[in-house]
Amino acid sequence: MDSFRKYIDSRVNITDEEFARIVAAASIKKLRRRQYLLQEGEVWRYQAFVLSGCLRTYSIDEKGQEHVNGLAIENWWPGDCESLVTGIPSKYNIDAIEDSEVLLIPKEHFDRVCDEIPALKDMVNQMYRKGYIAAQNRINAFMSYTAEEKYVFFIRQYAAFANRVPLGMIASYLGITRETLSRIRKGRLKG
Amino acid sequence: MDSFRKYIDSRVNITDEEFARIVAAASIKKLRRRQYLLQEGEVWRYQAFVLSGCLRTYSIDEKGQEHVNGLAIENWWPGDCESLVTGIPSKYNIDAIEDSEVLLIPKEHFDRVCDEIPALKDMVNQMYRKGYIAAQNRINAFMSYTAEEKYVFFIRQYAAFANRVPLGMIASYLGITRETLSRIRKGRLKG
DNA sequence: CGATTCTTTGAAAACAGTCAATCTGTGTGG
DNA sequence: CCACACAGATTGACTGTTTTCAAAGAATCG
Repeated sequence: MDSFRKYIDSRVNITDEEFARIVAAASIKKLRRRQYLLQEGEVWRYQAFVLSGCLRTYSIDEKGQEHVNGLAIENWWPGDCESLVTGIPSKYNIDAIEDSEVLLIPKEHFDRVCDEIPALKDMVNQMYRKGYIAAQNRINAFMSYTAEEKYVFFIRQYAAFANRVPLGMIASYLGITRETLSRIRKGRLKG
Repeated sequence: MDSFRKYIDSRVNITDEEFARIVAAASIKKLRRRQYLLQEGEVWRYQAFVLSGCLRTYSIDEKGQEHVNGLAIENWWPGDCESLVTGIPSKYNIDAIEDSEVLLIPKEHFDRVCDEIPALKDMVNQMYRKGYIAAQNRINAFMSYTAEEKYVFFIRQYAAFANRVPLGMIASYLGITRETLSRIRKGRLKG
């Protein structure tokens, strides 16, 4: 919970009273490794904040293949924005890569306090804007980079993930196979 | 200008007075085909709305290759969110595919009226959220789909662009070469 | 028209994927 | 404490989709 307060304080100014109101309806969910936070077909109804641990968001395509859409460690907000906003069932799964603790704030409550605390709303909107920009940059990577360049780019940007997330999941996140990433790491891709 | 009013009205309720305030500092920029709205290295300082025409956002990578990052027709908001928010020089170029008319509202003015008119702010934030979701879906397409599937997906979602945007630019938007897209259209990719 | 822009076609090459087998490390239960 | 099971990583050989290169063919604009 402390880390959540710190996270907010580093972005906007709120009072103790306001913080109490924000987390009034929150719960802390402890997840074992491999345990689901969200499964495909469910509607996602929370604002979620990672207190500790590491999670992954993935989807399964028509060919049965898994694709890692996102990764989240401490101070990240996992979830399915599309399902949250529109109320449609999620096409994603979220599960824990490590034992994790996630703060869950129900959507209705969160929306209410956002209306009451403008600073919080601003923070959230800033968050989405950043997410949008990050997504654009990821699209750029898909368009411009070779497998190796994508990996280098990833390591530079998300060094914190490199040692916590299995190679296969990083590969999937980058849109390449684990074999290819393994070869990249060993420098045996060309020649 | 009418289409801008209609666009807003279809999303939120504002008064005539408020609308007047929103567009008080706005200007209409007419662009000839191939003319730039933004060039790499410039800082993007507007909220822009397409009144008529068709624009494309593209970037040039280290290898000198062009990549179409976005397309915009009537009722779309072209621009570089990252440059707008952070103030860093843009890595994108935006130019007109057809003669176009774009409504330009300077950032400072727009931010001010957003603070004055909560409904407008909500609309903008909703916009970014949708952009974020769309970006995620585009990433999914890059991860899961073959060249042909990406094209089918594009046509289904953005039929309005298909006849206005040259094949080469659609191909680039999809992350494939124009030759490949040409072959897909002719059904000569496999066999 | 003539020129530029855009699209199509063919052949060869390459990057990355697939398949299949092996290897490594770690945690669990007997 | 060992052995087995399981998740994850590596390796090699082969395949295939897509790219690249090069050239020619439509189409559009002034």
